[in-house]
Amino acid sequence: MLNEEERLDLVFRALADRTRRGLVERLIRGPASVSDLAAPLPMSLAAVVQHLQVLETAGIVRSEKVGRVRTCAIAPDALRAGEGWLSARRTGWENRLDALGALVDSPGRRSPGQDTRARDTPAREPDTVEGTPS
Amino acid sequence: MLNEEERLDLVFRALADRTRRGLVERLIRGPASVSDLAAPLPMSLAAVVQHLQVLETAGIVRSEKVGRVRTCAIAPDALRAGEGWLSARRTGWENRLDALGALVDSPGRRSPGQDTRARDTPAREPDTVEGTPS
DNA sequence: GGGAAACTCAAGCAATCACTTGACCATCCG
DNA sequence: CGGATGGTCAAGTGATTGCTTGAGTTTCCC
Repeated sequence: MLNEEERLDLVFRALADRTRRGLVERLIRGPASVSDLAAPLPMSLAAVVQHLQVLETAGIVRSEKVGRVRTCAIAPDALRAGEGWLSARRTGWENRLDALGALVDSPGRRSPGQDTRARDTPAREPDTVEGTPS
Repeated sequence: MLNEEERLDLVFRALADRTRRGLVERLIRGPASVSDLAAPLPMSLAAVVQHLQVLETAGIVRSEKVGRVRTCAIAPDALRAGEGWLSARRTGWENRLDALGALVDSPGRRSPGQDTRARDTPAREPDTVEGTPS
């Protein structure tokens, strides 16, 4: 089986390619055969099949062969996994910034020595790289 | 500069590696020097620097050198870009399914002969592939 | 000044990637 | 049947990745 980290490896790796993102966008609109997916692309059918295998291994696409036609469709759980990872990190970062902002906005009556930060970790923090988001 | 597709290439590729995702998770908790980031990792400092360069090129991390220390921090815009792409595709897929479900739930007076089972059969769906066949 | 800390740079190497081509197999249809 | 359609498989190729080592460079501190 594959644990969560391996799954994220596969999902992000699969999406790190324009052709594969294009296949996903096409499949969002509905299922399609391999040939249909390959038709507008400037590469061989075999190459498209390989891209589809990457997407299928990542769990982003599932496919089923009926007769001689393989029909592919989106399986959105893997996309949700990637989205969830990103969302959690972004909110984690925002929460940390909020906490920092609260410290600055309401200093309360703190000791004038301003040592609200960690005591035994190397105290390098907000002042250096916390500029305006570019 | 870099267009949106190139940016997504870089963001997803940067996140498609466990070590780099680990660096992101560490930096979510606050800025850190290169040496601090490298200390718990089972690889050389130079390797960690290379990972950080990948993250910085993707816009996920920014860094600033002060004295001999380079301090790294999260720059969350790139994470938001990746999250936005995933979110848009997932909702696109869900909307399409909803539309399909509405068709099934309120059949109205469909033309006879074609039943709702058409959704499950490999019969391809509303649109065919667009784009200019070469 | 001198040594250590914290990178920085370049070269090299094995593995993986994104393709290609060519041969092959299965299915449909006239 | 026989040919076209749709796909599969394997091998090969050039580029990129993830890492190493070793040799600098800059800054800090005694």
